[in-house]
Amino acid sequence: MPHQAVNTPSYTPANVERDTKQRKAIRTSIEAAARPLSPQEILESAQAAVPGLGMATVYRSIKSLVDEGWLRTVELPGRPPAYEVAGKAHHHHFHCRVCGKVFEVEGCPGNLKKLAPPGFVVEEHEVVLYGLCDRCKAA
Amino acid sequence: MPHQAVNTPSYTPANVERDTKQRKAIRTSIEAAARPLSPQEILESAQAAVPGLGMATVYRSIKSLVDEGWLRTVELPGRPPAYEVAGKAHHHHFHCRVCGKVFEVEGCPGNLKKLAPPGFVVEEHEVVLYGLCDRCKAA
DNA sequence: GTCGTTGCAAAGCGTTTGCAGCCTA
DNA sequence: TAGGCTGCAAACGCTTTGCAACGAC
Repeated sequence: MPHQAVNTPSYTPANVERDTKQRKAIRTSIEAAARPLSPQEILESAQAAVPGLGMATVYRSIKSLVDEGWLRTVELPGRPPAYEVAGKAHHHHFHCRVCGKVFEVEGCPGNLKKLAPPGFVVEEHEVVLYGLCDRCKAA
Repeated sequence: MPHQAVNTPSYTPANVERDTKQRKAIRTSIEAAARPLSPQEILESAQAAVPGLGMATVYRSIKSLVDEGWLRTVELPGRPPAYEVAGKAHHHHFHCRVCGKVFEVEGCPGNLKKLAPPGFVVEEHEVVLYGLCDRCKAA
């Protein structure tokens, strides 16, 4: 079967994002975190690399990174949304009621589709655990 | 742990709180609904009985009813909080991505405590299903 | 009559947007 | 150099709070 080996496809998306120092700092901060970060946490972390960074830029970068599919929104009940790198294995979250931080938990209870009433179609689900993280439990 | 039966919870007026027509209308609206209501929905529903009712009163009433334990906050990801009468049997929620309404679902997957990392203490959990409700599926 | 409650409006808060200048590609 | 990107500040939508009048007890 023939393939395109000769000329590289000139596939150039209309809106390519520019790789500015602000966005690099934002991506680096999110990658470095072991847990989903809030916009405020992203701002503070990225300001270590780019002191003048403004919150508006953080929100705009988050939005474009989510649109690109690089970033995933983690909407947690009662808290502002947090963000984590997309493409991870299916997992859920643990929300510490003391320090407020969000942690990832592996696994999934399964059998969730059976809970829905007849006629309802389940497409996605979210499971959130609340309690004390190991650090707050010790304190 | 045993929980209260599902039938109508009785409202026990707190000693310090007055039972005004506004609060009666708000309680009645919440009791009449078959699903959790947002503050805006509560306002609109209660205004049928008390036309001059203001949003500030709705928020203040919600807060005191929650503090009393009569009302339960249902915090759903990506939406403003909704409220339902407390004391119902343990249940979870289904969020229709088309009409945006929230429905109650019976049952619980169980085994959730096992998902948490070692050293973490699970006190509560929430399960939210997303998809199409029966009405939106038909349409 | 007391004093908690109400409605209005202003203040908070987190998020979004308009704009002029900056800077990457 | 062009046009996307940034920082500032104002705009927004939702929730909370200050205040004087109201009304349940």
